[in-house]
Amino acid sequence: MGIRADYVTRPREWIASILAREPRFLSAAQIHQGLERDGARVSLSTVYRTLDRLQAKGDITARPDADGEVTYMLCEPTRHHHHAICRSCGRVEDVDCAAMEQFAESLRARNGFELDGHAIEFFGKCGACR
Amino acid sequence: MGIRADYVTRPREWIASILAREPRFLSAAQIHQGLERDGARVSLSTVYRTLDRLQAKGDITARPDADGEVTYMLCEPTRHHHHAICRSCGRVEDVDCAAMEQFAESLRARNGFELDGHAIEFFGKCGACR
DNA sequence: CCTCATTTGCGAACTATTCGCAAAAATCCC
DNA sequence: GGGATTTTTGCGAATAGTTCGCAAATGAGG
Repeated sequence: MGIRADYVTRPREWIASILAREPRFLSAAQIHQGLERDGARVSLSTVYRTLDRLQAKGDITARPDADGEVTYMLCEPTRHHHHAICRSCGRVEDVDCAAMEQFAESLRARNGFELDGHAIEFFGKCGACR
Repeated sequence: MGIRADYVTRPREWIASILAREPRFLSAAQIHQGLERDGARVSLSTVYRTLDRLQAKGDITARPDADGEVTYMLCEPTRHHHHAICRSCGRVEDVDCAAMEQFAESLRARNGFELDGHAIEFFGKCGACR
C-alpha cells in the first residue's frame, strides 16, 4: 500500500542512452526518431513524460530553440558552467568559468540589480567543423 | 506599376505603441490583449504578421520564454548590449558592457572555438521590486 | 507466479502559430 | 477629392508541438 516510485523501464533506459551519446540539444521529436532508428518503439507521449521526469530530477537541461521548440540535453547540475554551441553541427561544449561569476557579481554592485542567476550561451564553430 | 511597400496602418501603429510603452518581453497574445484593453480591435494574425515585420526590420528582439512561447520587445539594434530581467515584474534593463566582449574574445583564443556570437541574460530583481 | 502500483500507447484535446483568400484600407496619380 | 492599384487585414481552417485520459502492459515485491 506504500508508494513505490521510480520504476526502471526499457523506454526510460533507451531514452537516457540516446541523450547520453549526443553532446547536443535534441528535441522530443529528434529523440523519438533516434529511438526508431535503433529499433526501439516508444510513443512520443512517453518521450515527453520521460523528459519531464529527467528535468524534474535535474538530470537534463531544457532550452527552447530559436523557433520556440524545446530541446533537451544531459547536463551535470552540480558543476556550474556555460555552453559553447556549434552553429554547424550543434555540438555543445562546456565552458566552466570563474571569471564570468566575478563579472556577474560586479554587475550587482554597480547596477543595484539583485542578481540571482544568469544564462550565457556562446555560438560559433567547434574545432571539428572548422 | 512599381513596388509600393511599407504602408502605415493603424494596426501597425497600435502594436508599435504597445511595444513602446512596455519595457519587457511580451507574447503575441499579451500584445493582442493589450490592444483589446485599449479598445483597438486587431486580429491575432495581424499581430503575428506585424511582429514578423518588425523583427525583419531589426526593430524588435524575439526570445522564446522558458515554455517555448515566443516573446518580443523593442530593442535598439545599433548598440550592442545584454539584458537584466526582473524575475518579479519582467522589466528588462539594458546592460551595455565592453568587458563582456573582451571576455568572449579571450574565450576564442583559449578554446579554439570560432566565436561568432553570444547571448547573455541576467535574472534577478530590479530596483523597484526590491 | 501473483498482486498491485506505475508506466505505456493510443487517440483526442489543446495551444501557439501559419496560411489562403476575399474584403477593407492605404497610396499614388490625376 | 475620386479612382485605380497594391498592400494589408480578418476570418476560419490548417499545422505543429505538447498535454491528457484511460485501458492495457509492465516492473517490483512478496
